[in-house]
Amino acid sequence: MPLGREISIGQLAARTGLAVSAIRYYQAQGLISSERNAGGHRRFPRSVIRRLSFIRIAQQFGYSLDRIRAELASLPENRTPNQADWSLIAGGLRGELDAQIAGLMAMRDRLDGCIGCGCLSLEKCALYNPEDKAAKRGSGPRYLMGDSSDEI
Amino acid sequence: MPLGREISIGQLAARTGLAVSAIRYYQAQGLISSERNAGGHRRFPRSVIRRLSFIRIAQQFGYSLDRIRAELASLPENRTPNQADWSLIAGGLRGELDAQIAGLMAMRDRLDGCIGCGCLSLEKCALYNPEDKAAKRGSGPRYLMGDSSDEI
DNA sequence: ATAATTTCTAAACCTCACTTTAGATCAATA
DNA sequence: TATTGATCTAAAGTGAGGTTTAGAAATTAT
Repeated sequence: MPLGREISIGQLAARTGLAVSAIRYYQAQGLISSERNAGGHRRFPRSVIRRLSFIRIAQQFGYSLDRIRAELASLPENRTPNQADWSLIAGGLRGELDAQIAGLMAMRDRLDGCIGCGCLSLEKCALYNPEDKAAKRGSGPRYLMGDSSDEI
Repeated sequence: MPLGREISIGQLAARTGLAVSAIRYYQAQGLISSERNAGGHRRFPRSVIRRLSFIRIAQQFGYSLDRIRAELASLPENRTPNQADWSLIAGGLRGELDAQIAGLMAMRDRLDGCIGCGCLSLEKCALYNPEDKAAKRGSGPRYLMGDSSDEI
């Protein structure tokens, strides 16, 4: 009985909706692995479909590939996440999602407080100093200095 | 009475907490403008402080610079946003913030529904087909194909 | 057997929002 | 005046998450 139910990268792409280049990229990043056939072409076990599915879902929750790799690495090597694994990981997702929602709602409260104000003052406006960085993206420091001597 | 209350880029940086390089970048992107003195150095009117403040707040709400430029362009040329402007724009922000929150809450509902399931099936899992793309970032197509003939 | 398709690698390119670098010029201070 | 400090420009670099390109080799279809 041949174990040869492995699939090519093109088939994997068709099954997951990912681009072939993305799958190669994930492998280069260590998120998935594969065997090679005699000609050097990748042969993926079917379990990789589920791993890729997990990657896509985690990305929808805003996880970086680094973070996803870490989550996957917490599973026994080369195993696809089963239901127990998933429940555990999803519990963590759920907590972070709650935090994200809470952050956005706090931002909304601040915005409501400022909507009739319009001061946009560096010193007084509550919008400048949110503890939670809800929309943080991109690189580079975004610090805030408290230094000014006359009004705008 | 000299109009010479204009400030240098370094002073502007100190007043807003932005890096000098960021301010130059914003100008290159057409978000702000300036005069030049005899030696070719930038001289900013004070109103630019408020424009930059607006930029920082809008960024916290996840707006791209393109989008922010468009909002600022909707104001009379070279005018700094006043309170009426701000209320109008902030109303729009508020709507989008509501939508973001609603999206994340829907995601949480789906996650709750799936937390004990763990199927991660491309065909059946509700997590795969959210109408709202809450955590959409990065480039490239992420489409989903409905094509599979045997189970994972 | 031949043609068409897929896959391979490595490296370059892409967007976004900047920062860093290099070398030159301008302005403020001792 | 001499020197330090701020500013100038253009171009290249950063990081995330990939895509595109180019040329070669393998596989599949006719």
